[in-house]
Amino acid sequence: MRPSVRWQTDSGIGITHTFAPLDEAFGRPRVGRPWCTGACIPALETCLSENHLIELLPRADRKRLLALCEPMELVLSEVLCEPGKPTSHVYFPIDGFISLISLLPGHPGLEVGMVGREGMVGAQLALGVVNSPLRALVQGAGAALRVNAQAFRAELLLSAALRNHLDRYLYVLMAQLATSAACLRFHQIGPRLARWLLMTQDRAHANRFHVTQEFLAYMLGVRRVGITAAAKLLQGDGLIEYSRGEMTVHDRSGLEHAACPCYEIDRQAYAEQL
Amino acid sequence: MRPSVRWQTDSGIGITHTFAPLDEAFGRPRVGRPWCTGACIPALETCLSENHLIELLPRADRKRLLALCEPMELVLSEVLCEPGKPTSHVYFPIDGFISLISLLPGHPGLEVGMVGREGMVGAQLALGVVNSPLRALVQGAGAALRVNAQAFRAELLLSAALRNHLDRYLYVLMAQLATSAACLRFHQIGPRLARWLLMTQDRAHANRFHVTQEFLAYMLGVRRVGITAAAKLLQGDGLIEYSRGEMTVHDRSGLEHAACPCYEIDRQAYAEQL
DNA sequence: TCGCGTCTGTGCGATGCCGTACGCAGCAGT
DNA sequence: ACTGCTGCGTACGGCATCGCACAGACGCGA
Repeated sequence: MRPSVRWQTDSGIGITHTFAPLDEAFGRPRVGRPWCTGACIPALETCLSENHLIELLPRADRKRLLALCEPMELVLSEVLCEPGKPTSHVYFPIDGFISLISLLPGHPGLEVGMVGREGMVGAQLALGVVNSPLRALVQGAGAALRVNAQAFRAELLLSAALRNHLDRYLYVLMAQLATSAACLRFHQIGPRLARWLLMTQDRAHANRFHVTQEFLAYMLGVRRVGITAAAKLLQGDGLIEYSRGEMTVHDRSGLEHAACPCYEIDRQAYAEQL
Repeated sequence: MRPSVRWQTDSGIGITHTFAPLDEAFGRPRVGRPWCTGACIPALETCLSENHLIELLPRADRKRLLALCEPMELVLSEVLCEPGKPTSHVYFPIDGFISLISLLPGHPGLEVGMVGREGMVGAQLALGVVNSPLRALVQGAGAALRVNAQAFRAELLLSAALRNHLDRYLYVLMAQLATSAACLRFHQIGPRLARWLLMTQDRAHANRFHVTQEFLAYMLGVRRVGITAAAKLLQGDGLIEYSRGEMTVHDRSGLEHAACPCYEIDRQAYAEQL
């Protein structure tokens, strides 16, 4: 039985300075954002593997798509696309990963989805829409493949398998968005933080990554001090350890108990479709 | 300049009995839900018109699709599909309209989207997915067309235009989900209520419809008393009037000022794509 | 006409989070 | 060593909402 972190109130705990500096032009963070560190050495092995969506393609289609692909490095905190603006490229992460952020005028951003090796950025091209619905922010540096949007659209016409998988992936994304909405409404900071850490660990392929409390607050749409309080509980239970932006996951299954069910819901939706 | 309803705190205002009766099996409401009333007499005229997605189709495709369509009445509070369960039919509302509800175990539902004459229920079939991601709950009784899911999939193969429009509609839905998530996080009850009323009025084609505070609370994921407080402010400013479930919108542009920007954002996303 | 169910309004204490302000510790550059 | 920046912890008052309990008002059927 897990120690079961209890997310009691933090009334009167109070915390430190505002996270206002984050939202220059509504919340593009300038400071510490997560990236894959030392423990990421499995990168050697993972670099050989590919993006899952690509791996699913039949040999011929895959070859054709790979021919269009341009290997690249996702740079930490790079913005791959902005809502409302046309996408010039689509991205298939391999090591890196990306946050999908919903923006409302007058508010900092809010993460509503995450894309790692299991998915891609720019899938809306399969719907015939060039504009991105969300901001895509690189959250974990690492390798990726990118394809020119035009070329990708052409390839979509050729490959039924590609269309098929992208469609299913889009469905998973939609489910993720719907879940996120309810999660935001009903779940508290602690479980949401645990969920976020799990999702990140999955996509970073490492149990150690770089992320500051400030950035976490931005992603979850809460104050930094809220993160401080929640993270301390997790650390107190030995589930994680962190210091100056270095986050280590010690007890994954413990985290899974502390996380809200949305983590499992997302995983299952993905497993069912892809 | 609008009177600009101010959404001040309701601390200490307090309100009535819990909305617990709602969530038998996680919140399927048993009581008063909106429906189109007297003022809905334009129904005569609107019944002749069709669902927008169907209207957009070229003549031949439209004819073929209409041949598959079965006219029906959406019955108030009927559940058209449940998350995770395969859809037997897709629905094109004409007069009626439908709420899309995200469900999490242990919580009442939460509305994340609305479907009226401008859209359809079951669009995920265009993604090759039979399971519904969300609960679809009839919120406004009225005419609709429905198509057997199998037949609809077959038709999808025949009609590129249908696929095209459905794809774009799916994109709009995704954008709506993303917006809803951030809206839930950042906006308060009052503006969200105003937004909801506008969205409902749009889809009911009447400025008078039936909706209880209890149901509103369920949709917005808040307490009934929160609705009471917010609605009183709107009524105090003469924007709406209500009594025992009869809601009348008096000042639409006033409501638009009181609503959060998400209403406009949704409209624009739709206008851009369809 | 009476009763009962539904819908709306009010009171009150609790709580989870917000906004702000401050202190301190590690680390880097000069 | 001094300075400055970043990351983290703490404190305090405020506020939007929660959960529960209760009361009045309307309407419908017996």
